[in-house]
Amino acid sequence: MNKIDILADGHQPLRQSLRQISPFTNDELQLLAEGLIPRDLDKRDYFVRADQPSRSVAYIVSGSVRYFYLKDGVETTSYFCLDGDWMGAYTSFLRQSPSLFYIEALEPTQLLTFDYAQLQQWERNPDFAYRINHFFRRLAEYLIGCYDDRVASFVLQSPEERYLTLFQQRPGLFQRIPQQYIANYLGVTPVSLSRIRKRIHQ
Amino acid sequence: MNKIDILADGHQPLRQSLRQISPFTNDELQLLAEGLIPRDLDKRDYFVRADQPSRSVAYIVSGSVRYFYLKDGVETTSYFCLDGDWMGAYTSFLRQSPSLFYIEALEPTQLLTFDYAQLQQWERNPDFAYRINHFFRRLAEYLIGCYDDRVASFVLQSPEERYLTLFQQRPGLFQRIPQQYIANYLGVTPVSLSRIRKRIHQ
DNA sequence: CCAAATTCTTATCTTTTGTAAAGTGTCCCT
DNA sequence: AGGGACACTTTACAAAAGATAAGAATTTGG
Repeated sequence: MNKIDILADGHQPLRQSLRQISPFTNDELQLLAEGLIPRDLDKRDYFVRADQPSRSVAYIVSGSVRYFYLKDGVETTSYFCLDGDWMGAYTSFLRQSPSLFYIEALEPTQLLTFDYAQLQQWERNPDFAYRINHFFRRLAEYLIGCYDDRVASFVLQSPEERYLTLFQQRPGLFQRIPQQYIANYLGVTPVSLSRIRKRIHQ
Repeated sequence: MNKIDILADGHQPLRQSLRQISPFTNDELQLLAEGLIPRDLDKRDYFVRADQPSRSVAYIVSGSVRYFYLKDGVETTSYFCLDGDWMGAYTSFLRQSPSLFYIEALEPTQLLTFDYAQLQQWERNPDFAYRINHFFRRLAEYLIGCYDDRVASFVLQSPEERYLTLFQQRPGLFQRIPQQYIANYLGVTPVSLSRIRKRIHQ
């Protein structure tokens, strides 16, 4: 297993991401890095499978993934993560309970991961437990802000408004992610999204 | 200001709620209780106002509230909390940033509240900081599970399916909360919810 | 107990969405 | 160059939902 030198230049975005969430010291970052395992996914590889507990959480160094549910033989995409994001089936991971969805690589993807046993080990380290608690508290609180926006968009906006908002906030998505998946994400069918786009970009 | 004896019988549901989230000792519970302030809301009183930072978080001893957005002069309800729930404009409270929505009592409501200064005081207490961090971590993680379900219902289900799910999981809501608010919560108009109900309960 | 206010239902009309199927375009591979 | 997989668009039709308004039903407050 390769050791990660998290303080090296190549990991500046990761360091920044971590410190944006909680004020890690250099020593703490190094401790964290010793538990990170690099992992590569080919396009279409699964990172998490439905009905199985999620074993690890990952930072996306490069690439992208989609979250999707499988119901009555139909895949329905609910979320995306891109490089620089932390991804995981959070609830499944924390409870070590079966995941309700899959996470699949949309392209070749490089990850830095840590698993549940590693998390427990960090939590048992008295010099590190406080920081880890704080980190996961902040991470969860950040995610709540994201979910707040997402739920509000469903309650408050029409599909057309949701599309416009997404298009303004993350125009790059449309160059990178198949439109059928974006349609699912917005809560409409691909056909409907195509009509919305025609209506707007006329 | 009345002191709360959190270990008294009347607060058993609160104790249970707290301990379900994090393993508080009796001493920790007492410390927490000393920061709790009782507050009563009349029907239609606001607990949080949009555009203002949320000053406190509350445990609902009795009563109920709705969360709603005000957009173009129209109120749109996005959530409810009932007795036994913890309520608050979480993101606004934690960042002390303007809330995006209102929280309004649907009936006369009794609360136990604590404010942001109190939270900071708890965090500065070295004997209590760890527990508080853990409590808020678990609370945030619990909320993420709730949001997960809610987002999945929008992406995965039709309005009719959302109604059926809610009706099965919380049939009591319909005896307690105006139907127009439930319609907003489900992401449809009140008229549409009325039609869905007619279609189903024929 | 009645009048006012609120809430729910119903009806009509318009717009949007879902479904299914066919058509277009692109990219990749041998 | 040609086949095949995939993604996106288009079309046509049926079902559902939104807007609006008007009328029951219920609650609320004096």
